[in-house]
Amino acid sequence: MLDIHFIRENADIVKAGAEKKHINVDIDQLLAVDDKRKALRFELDTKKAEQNRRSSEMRRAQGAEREKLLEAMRHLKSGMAEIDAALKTVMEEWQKLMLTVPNIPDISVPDGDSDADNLEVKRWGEPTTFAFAPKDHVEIMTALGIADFERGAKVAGFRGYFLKGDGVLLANAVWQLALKHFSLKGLEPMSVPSLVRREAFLGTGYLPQGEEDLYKTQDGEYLAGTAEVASMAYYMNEIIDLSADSVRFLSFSPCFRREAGAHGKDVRGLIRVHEFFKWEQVTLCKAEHDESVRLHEQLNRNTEEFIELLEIPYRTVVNCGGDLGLGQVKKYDIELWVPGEGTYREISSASYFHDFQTRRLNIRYRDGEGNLKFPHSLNSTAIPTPRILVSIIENYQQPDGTVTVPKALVPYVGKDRIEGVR
RNA sequence: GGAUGGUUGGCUGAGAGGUCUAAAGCAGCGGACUUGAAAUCCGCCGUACCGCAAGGUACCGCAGGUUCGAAUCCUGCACCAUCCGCCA
Repeated sequence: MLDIHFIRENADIVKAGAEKKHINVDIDQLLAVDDKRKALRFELDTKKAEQNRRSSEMRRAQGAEREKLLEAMRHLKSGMAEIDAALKTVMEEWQKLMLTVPNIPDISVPDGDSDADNLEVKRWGEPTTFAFAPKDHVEIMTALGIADFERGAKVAGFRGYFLKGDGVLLANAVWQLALKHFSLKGLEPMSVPSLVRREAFLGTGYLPQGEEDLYKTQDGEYLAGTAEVASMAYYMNEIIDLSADSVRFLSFSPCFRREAGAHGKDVRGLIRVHEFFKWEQVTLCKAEHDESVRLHEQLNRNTEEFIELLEIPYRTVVNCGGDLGLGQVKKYDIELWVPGEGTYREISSASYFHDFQTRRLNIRYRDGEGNLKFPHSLNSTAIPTPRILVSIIENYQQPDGTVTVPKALVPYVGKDRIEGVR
């Protein structure tokens, strides 16, 4: 959510930002509604002031004087009820509109419609070459008996999967290496709920838009698609202390995604599944743009370093305007080389939001002068499983169908080669 | 699923229809005293909105209601705590 004062004073910037994100929003209508809100508010405040004044006179009034005052108060009250009702209607519309106003993308964000227009800013390593025809991860893992997609579909439905044997070892090894790597970067590990109340989704900007992407329970909670939701809501409605340092969480949770509208996409394998696990970096810092930018680079770099530990070729892109969410100011995606498809596939997203989320969540801190402010928030994928297995398996496959374990994972897997149960 | 109690400012906590402009304490800020600190004493100290200002309005979990007037009474809901039942 943006500050209404900011929107009023910078309507052109807000409009241009929405346009860059290809998001439809009627700022002029919002401003018209806000004018009405202010007028009604003032009218009501004036009447209430009168009511308060007369009410205190009432205490001392006696007899006929009292009757006269009572009569006047009744008149006043009937007028107030109408204004009150009008204000309520206007406020509902106002709130609805305010929730749809997107945050303004940074000037360094390129123009574009979709992920096809994202701009490559870095490339690490060369696409893996093979002296044989490489297979995709579905084929390799199935042959090795470390994943079962057929029974996954039988039991869990479309996009269901089982990991087995060394597939589980590998996933577990990634978690452990991630815990170590990101903890050393100064993040505090946290295990967070996935079953989360609606407020937290509104606060992080996943609702009210995006309802169809979420699973919902019969009790009204939603299943979170990322640990960001619970981690950000951790300090909801609180005043936090940022005087010494920023808040940095390394959050682990199961993640659930309906993938509504993605039915034709990535129908095979572990790229796009309904449930998976993820380590996520979540940060709250002082409301300073430079600090947001510095931490954004840092969070993204943490993940790049992790991928470098696994020695998998990757590239980093800066997302174009059309590929940014409602609250994001700027976003980097890290994409890993996937030999089976001969392309780079997204593994990570690092975004910053300024105070867009903390306003919605009502998280504040006191600055050096003791004033309350909304902090800035950022988040970035640390590493998701099992999607990371796709790139490990395909890049490390051997001609005989086995898979070499990346050096950094060997201590956690307990062996340097996965031979399966053939 | 059932029962009871609770939700007040950064924290603890009073408050039972008009003086609540929310007591008091703690924490915080400023000052006095002190070589400095501690202790002590004095003063200040919630948030948001409207307004150039003076000032005004709202907020005591949330939403309604009663009343001329609600932190206070009534209704519904949410959340927290404890107990019972059920399950693990």
